[in-house]
Amino acid sequence: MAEVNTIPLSTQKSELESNFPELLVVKPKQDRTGLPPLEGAEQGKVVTRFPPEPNGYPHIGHAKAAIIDEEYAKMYGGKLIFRFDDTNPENERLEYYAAIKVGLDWLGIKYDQIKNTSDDIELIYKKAEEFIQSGYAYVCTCSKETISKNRREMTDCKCRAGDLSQNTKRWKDMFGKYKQGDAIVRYRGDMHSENTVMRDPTLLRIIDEPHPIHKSKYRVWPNYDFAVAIEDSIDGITHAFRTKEYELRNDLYYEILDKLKMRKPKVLEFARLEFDGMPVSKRILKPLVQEGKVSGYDDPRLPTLEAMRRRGIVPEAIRKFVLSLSFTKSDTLAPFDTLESFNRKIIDSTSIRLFMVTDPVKLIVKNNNVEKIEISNHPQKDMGKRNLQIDGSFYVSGDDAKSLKSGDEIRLLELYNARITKTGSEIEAEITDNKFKSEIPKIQWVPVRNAVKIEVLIPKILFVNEQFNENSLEIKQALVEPYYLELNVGAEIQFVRNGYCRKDSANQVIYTHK
RNA sequence: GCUCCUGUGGUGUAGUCCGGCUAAGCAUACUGCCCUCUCAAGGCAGUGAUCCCGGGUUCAAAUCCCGGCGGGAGCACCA
Repeated sequence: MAEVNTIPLSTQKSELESNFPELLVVKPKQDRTGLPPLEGAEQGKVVTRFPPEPNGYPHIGHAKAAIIDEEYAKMYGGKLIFRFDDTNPENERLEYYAAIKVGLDWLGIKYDQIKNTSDDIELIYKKAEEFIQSGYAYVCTCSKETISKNRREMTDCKCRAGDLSQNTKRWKDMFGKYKQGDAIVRYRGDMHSENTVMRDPTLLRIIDEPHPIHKSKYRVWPNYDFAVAIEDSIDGITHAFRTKEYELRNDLYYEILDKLKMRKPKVLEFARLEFDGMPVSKRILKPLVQEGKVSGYDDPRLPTLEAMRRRGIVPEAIRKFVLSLSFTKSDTLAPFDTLESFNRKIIDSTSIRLFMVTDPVKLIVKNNNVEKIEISNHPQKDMGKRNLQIDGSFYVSGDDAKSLKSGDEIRLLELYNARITKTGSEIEAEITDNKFKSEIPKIQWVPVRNAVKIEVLIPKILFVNEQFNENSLEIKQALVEPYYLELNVGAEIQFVRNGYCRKDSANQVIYTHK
């Protein structure tokens, strides 16, 4: 070997080429774009699913899941099933079904089928009966506390030893005699398993709360593990993606399907997506909404889809962003920066340019000789022009005003150059010429006569070190050109030298990003 | 505590399964220049990683093995 290494590389190569050409074939290791290939995926046969519980408003986490589900289906020419996992009436509401669907449509996710797990309850009952009949499950009437204690201590309870007739009778009683909390169906797993999930987990339980769709038709409801496994299998799912915290439940998932002799999808996990200082959990968000610390679930500081839409984040940016995070299990606290960057590149070409002034200071041009000016709405794209009436009185931003000294020459953007003759609370200036000079400061302005007053909502980070940031929403007063009034709500605007904003209402914009 | 997962520049990732083609690619952030009647977008260049640490295997390790350490998750009649 050492001897081989003394031979020049080129010689080694030619030796190999003549003797063992197959060794030189380079393995396919080229850079990929998008998601990594799926194990065991066949072109045209992949079926994925997006299974949210309708228990809240959709957020960036839903977006990640849905986009991954859709992208993989697309990548393999397969299908995407949009399924509401609505098996806990206590948490679910009709408005959430709608909100999630609206969010998904906004994201541009195309699914081939939409369904509710709750529509398959009868079928799930059949599977449960099959389980009970074959002894893979039993009905347990122990208290919550006892069950929890037994699971921790790995000890069986007396219900576990119950025979078929007892279980059959108890199963019947779950639909009538028993009260909520009295009895549950448990999987006969392994009370000594190292995986706590396998220590006889719950499969079905009684919930009397009426279901948003089925009202009081059912009161025995499958829990997540049982419902998902069965649904995925019968829906023909080939690849089921879920977030990492479900990983321990894989054993259960596969075992349920194994015992039921049902087809097994491949389950894969990905990291949860959350932004730093922008929690998605209902536990944290709900009190904020209730206490009025945020204006609602569409408050622009929130990572909900509705909030991001209002703020001016576009779906394409979210998709690019999610894809840039790839499919990994490593914990990510995502960089909002990157999302903003993707967004900026997309909306730049569709954002109308307007002038906005904050902390206004008057600037009077003594020898104004312009009455009207026409300005392009976009530097490159043809987005029309707007007219501005000029009378020599302008507002400029306080920041700009502060830096001006007598004798300075400035350019009022798109208008003319002027020399400052007086500073202070009201600035005075005189026109010098109208040649474009790259070296003088260029500042934006608004005519005093018909300036429009608006509010700019500037969302900041919601939580700093787990603490609610009381200054997370800055509201700035600003003056803009009258043309603003002609724009539709929802319009993306780039206020020159200020940043991108989305028109939220007649007199309010939300600051999207720089 | 137990079990599982995870660890590549400031940040997010590619490469890790099948060790050499790249002493690490891309994006973002930052800096500078060009372009531009914007501090945007676009173009170019640059800063920045001994691939968590320590051993081992090998001619060769981010990639394989062993041992540490850090981070996260689960341990519900929620999903």
